[in-house]
Amino acid sequence: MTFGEYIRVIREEKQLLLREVASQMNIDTALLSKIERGTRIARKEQVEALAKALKQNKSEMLQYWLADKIVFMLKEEKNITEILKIVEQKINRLSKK
Amino acid sequence: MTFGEYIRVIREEKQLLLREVASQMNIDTALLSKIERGTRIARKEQVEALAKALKQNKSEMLQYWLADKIVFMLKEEKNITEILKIVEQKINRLSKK
DNA sequence: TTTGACTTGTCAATATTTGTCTAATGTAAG
DNA sequence: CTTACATTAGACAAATATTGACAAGTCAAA
Repeated sequence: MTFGEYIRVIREEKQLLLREVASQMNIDTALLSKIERGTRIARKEQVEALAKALKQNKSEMLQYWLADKIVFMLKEEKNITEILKIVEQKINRLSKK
Repeated sequence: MTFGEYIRVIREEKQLLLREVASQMNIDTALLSKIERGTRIARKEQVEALAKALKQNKSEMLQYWLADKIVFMLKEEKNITEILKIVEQKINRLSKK
């Protein structure tokens, strides 16, 4: 499930309209629509506003959002597993020091 | 070791000057200097040209470069491990389907 | 002090991202 | 069918970010 699908599910569960949520976020309805459909990437502040509007845990939502961006970066690559291993090694080294 | 440090080590092992490598890459020496020092991010084509100039395996070098970019995205975050787990789940789901 | 390697700061040109507007499409109710 | 409303698509200017180049700077060895 992509970030967009994820937030759409939540919005629909809460029976809120795009218009309502977008208004709370202070953005155009069309933009939120695009974010949900994955044709636009939300900015960090927008994710935060969205979490507030949907009464969700902000950092959890940010995690999904960031994970999505990383998946997007990797999508086209061949050796994704290898790349993620390198990332983990680097992260581990960062936290050790 | 960051991407910049990594390519600098290779360049120095081969006893090449910034000027020489940059020239082969068709970029300014100053720009290569910045890339090595991490104050500028190389573009994909530049990494490829660099691999050629240093006679390194292109896809391996691109892996280090991409990994570095991801680390950079994550550096400031709290729950990096959690985020990486989500990424892996998403990737696995992608490859299954 | 001169030379050569490298670094730094700045800047215009270029490219990308952003948000909004308008028009289109979809859909349920009357 | 018409109306009313929700959502989506496309196009655009404005805002931001990235890029490469240049000039001036530091530094170390000769």
